[in-house]
Amino acid sequence: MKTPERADASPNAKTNAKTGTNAHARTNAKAEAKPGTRERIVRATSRLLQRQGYEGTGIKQISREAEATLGSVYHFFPGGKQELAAEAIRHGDEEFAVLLRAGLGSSPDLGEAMTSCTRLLATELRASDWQDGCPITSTALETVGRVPVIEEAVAEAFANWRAVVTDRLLAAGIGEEDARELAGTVINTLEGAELAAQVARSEEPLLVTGKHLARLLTAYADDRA
Amino acid sequence: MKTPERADASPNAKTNAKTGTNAHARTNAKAEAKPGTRERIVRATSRLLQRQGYEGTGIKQISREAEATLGSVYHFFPGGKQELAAEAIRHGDEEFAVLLRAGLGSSPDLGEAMTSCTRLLATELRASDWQDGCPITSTALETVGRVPVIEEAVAEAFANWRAVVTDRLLAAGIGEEDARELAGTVINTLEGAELAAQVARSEEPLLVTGKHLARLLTAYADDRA
DNA sequence: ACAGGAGTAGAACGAACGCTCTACCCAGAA
DNA sequence: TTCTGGGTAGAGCGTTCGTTCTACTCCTGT
Repeated sequence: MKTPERADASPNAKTNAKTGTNAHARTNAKAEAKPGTRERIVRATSRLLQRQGYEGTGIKQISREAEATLGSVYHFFPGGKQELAAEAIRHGDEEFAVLLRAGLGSSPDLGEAMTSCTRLLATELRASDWQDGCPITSTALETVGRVPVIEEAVAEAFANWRAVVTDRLLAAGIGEEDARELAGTVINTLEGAELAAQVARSEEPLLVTGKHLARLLTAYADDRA
Repeated sequence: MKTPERADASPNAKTNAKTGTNAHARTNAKAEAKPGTRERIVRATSRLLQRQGYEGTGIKQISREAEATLGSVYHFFPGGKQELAAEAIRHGDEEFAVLLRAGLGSSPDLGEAMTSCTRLLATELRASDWQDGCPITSTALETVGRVPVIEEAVAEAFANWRAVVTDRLLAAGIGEEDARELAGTVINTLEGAELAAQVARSEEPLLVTGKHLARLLTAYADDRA
């Protein structure tokens, strides 16, 4: 009912590899029309997993939200819910990495970069009425030790984020091993602070934690100097 | 089938308020026989929520695991799944608080107390094959902003844990406001580190994070001295 | 003109969901 | 004895779950 598609018309762009399935994925840059079906499905899944977790999100809800049909979902993701979730995790991975890079790159001073990173997270979280925390935590926790495809995507995301932070710490002159260890702690702490902020419906946990992280990092940076 | 109960016999102990429902709760200290039905249900729910989250856990699975019948579950928790989950969260709250107190009280030196706390968490996590992380995180994330009864229990748990840490920091001579703020960060960080350890199936994130927390705390403690 | 593949559409499957309901058991009060 | 009511027992309600399946509409290549 309602024939929702059919009006975008840009039938080219065959240069798409990257994801396993045979996606057309319409790299449609003109007039910023509705993205291709596959892309819409992934985005909707990512947002729903972020807000309701893996078990709390149904395929039918996804297809409704993405304005795609069930047939399309299984066409693009024959591996079903698990494959779809794994792909959505990869989407959220990159999304969060962008945020992280933006925050950490905002100042040459390491401490300031850290606090403005938490400020950025806090602002986004508030803007979503405390709904959109880390895009993968909930799914990660629900599936740990039980859905290998998803676990793998989650582990990759964490490694990716740690790498982003590590780079910033190395640039600040922190030694390699310290930088790697600290990067892990930074990610873990941000994760925990975001959860706390959601529960408390307040920016405070994120901001306070940012302050403490800044102090910790500068302590290590000063050791070097 | 199997008539699982019927052999404990201690039909008194009416002095039970605390929880809303009309619990008998059999304060059964002799022979440590199987706990009362209500207690078994709460414990099973707590463990299942910890491992599979809220949406991933069914009432029937709970009643099976608790060796109770569906009738018993709804007898003790007429509020259904939500009430049951809230009670299970309170159970996990106290469970985790005990762990926290044990770790933090294990040494007069603040830094050592902190690291032995993460060591304790790491050991327990490994012992459960990386399954039993924080008993409430998963449920908290899935229900945030959508199930007020549970949100409330979660918020109480967090406040409870923060209070435990705050006490320890005050005892170490840290000023009141710093202590309160740091306690929040400590809890957040432990939360994040436990998640990371589960995902990585390794004690390392917890231990490294413990080291960093110890350094942060002693830095604040030394400021005072 | 027409074959064929990509993608859309949604009915239908068996299983599981949360929850309601009635029936029953049995210890203590009368 | 009979009565009462807390607790046990599980069939069954309507709904939704993830998935499968067939039918259909386009577009493109020949």
